[in-house]
Amino acid sequence: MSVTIKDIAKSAGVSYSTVSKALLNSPLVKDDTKRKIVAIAQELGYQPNAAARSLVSKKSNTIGVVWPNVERDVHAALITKINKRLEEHNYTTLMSINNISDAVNTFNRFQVDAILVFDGDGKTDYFSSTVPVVVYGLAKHENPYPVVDVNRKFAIKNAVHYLNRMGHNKITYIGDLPSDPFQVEKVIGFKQALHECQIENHPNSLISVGGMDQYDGYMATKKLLETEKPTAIICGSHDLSKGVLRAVSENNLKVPDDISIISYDNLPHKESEGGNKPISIVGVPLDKITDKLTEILIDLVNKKEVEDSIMLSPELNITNSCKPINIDKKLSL
Amino acid sequence: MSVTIKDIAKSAGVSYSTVSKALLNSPLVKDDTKRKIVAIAQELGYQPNAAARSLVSKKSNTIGVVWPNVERDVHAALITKINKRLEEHNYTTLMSINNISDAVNTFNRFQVDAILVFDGDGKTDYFSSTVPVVVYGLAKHENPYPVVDVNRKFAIKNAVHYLNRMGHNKITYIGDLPSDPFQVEKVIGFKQALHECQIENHPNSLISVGGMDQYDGYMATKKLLETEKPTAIICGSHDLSKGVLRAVSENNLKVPDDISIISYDNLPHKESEGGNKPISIVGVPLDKITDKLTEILIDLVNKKEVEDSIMLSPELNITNSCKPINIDKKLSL
DNA sequence: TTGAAAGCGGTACCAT
DNA sequence: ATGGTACCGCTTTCAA
Repeated sequence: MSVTIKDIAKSAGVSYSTVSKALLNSPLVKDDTKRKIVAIAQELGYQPNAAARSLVSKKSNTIGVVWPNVERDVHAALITKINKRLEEHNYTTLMSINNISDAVNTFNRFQVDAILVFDGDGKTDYFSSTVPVVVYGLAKHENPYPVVDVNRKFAIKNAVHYLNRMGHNKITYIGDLPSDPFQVEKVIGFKQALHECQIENHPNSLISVGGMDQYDGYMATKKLLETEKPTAIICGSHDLSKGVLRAVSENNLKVPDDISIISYDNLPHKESEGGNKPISIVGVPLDKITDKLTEILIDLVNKKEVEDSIMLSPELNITNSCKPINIDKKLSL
Repeated sequence: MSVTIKDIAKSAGVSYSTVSKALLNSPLVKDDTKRKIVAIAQELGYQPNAAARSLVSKKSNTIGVVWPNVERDVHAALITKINKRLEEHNYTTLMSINNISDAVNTFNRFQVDAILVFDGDGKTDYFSSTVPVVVYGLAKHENPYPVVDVNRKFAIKNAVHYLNRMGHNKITYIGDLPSDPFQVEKVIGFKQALHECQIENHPNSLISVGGMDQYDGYMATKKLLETEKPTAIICGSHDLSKGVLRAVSENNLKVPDDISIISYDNLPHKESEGGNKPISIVGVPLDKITDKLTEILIDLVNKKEVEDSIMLSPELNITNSCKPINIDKKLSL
């Protein structure tokens, strides 16, 4: 059995309520005694029993994160950051990869202070929780918990409008078309924007990839460039864009002189990756997402009111991967 | 506040100890009473308080999994499986992505019944736990906890010997050379096997990749085939091999007629991926790993003795991606 | 078959 | 400044 405050009390020759106070650094205990007690606790390898503590204090200082599909690593970076932010607020993060409803039940039993649910596919079943919950996922939810979402449609629209203002009117979107609702949003945004900009469709307006890997972006672009070269490409994701860049360079095209590229992304591209310069991206920066989520979790714990549904707006982060269309060239088309 | 057994007791008109027994399906309670109590519990949405329960029973029926680097998804499939297996044994899995020592402390406070540590980089710091621990990682550890490891060196050796018996003596290993200890093991195995088989080095015996993605395998193989074609390739990982296959097919080489391929892997390749037939693999099957880990965790919970260090042996899973070298061709070399 | 009561390891209040 | 004690929600004797 592990060490309890009573063991410490015995060893220190004080009552166990004094030990409790000392360990909580209460001003009601003489510094001298405090030091002695802390030393003994250290030596004995004392770890406060979370069960006992949360039983009486009705607080566990723990946040539960539900992440039903670990294999989809889109959320890994998010979770890592949130974990760090919560740590700064003295909260411990516990994760579950069970289905949402089981995971939420587990966290309820463990009396976590709040729960963050990653809704991977936008098709969350109904679940109920006595502990406050926030969902990161699709905003259109029937469930009664606040949702944080990211405006993917608007992001892609932004990209198109930006390119259009620079004179581009032959733009290709490379992404996963018939996939989950998240990808669908991007495609819708693309189509709407084309319409708004009165850009005509060309045969390669939309290129569908087989998967979301770098590799898929590479193959799709290779094929695209065999037939027809757009003046600009918008990529549906970070990974895809890496492959796109590679294929473009293999075709001896220079970015941005021969072709402009914008990628949907939440993480800035690192200089090192693929030896390429960073490329222009549009999306909600990761920090914006994690900060919002952390803020809401803390608010929930403190029983503050939080908004029902929050749609985070994307930012357009332009580097040197886009260029106005040359007027002469444009006229000659 | 959430529902407690006292609420149920009041509503059912019985003592709360009866409720406790009823909910645990004790034979000491009349079936009639039991049914009534269970019904009321249901209706009230009762969730047993894990803190209170584990405080008295000194069991939480929970296993803690420490996974310090979520961003490296090598372990995702493992964790998903283990989670499922433990569920079958009525254990709940809780994960932490903190550093090992903090995570272990958290789980100690929460009184989990056992802890599984994924040692991502083979450089685990010292940590101590009052709760039993098993580590999945490098076998050569100074820490006092049982370790499960996978014999990567032997796996690659197996592959080389197998190919050699089929007449191959110009074999290329494509993998990450100066990387973590796990990759190093494979390279060592390769070199030792070459020596044992008295195969001479050729300039492209070892090809180093920049990363461990499909893409890296593709690029490395492309470059390799520009210069010199081995009769067989051994790939260091699942992802790499996907790229290797692609590059090989682009060079109009047929597997296994023109070139033999074996990949290190724990998961069999799916037929669908890349439209290729499954390729021969060598490694410890995923199920073997998860079964062992689950078994040890359950043993630890039940205070059975477990071995200090377990090295799982790889299996060679041959499909149609390897072929004996044509004798004529071999003689003509 | 049911109820009463002790106690798990802490916190927090009241008394000393 | 320290000690005594009630109590958090539950399991588990023991008595009725």
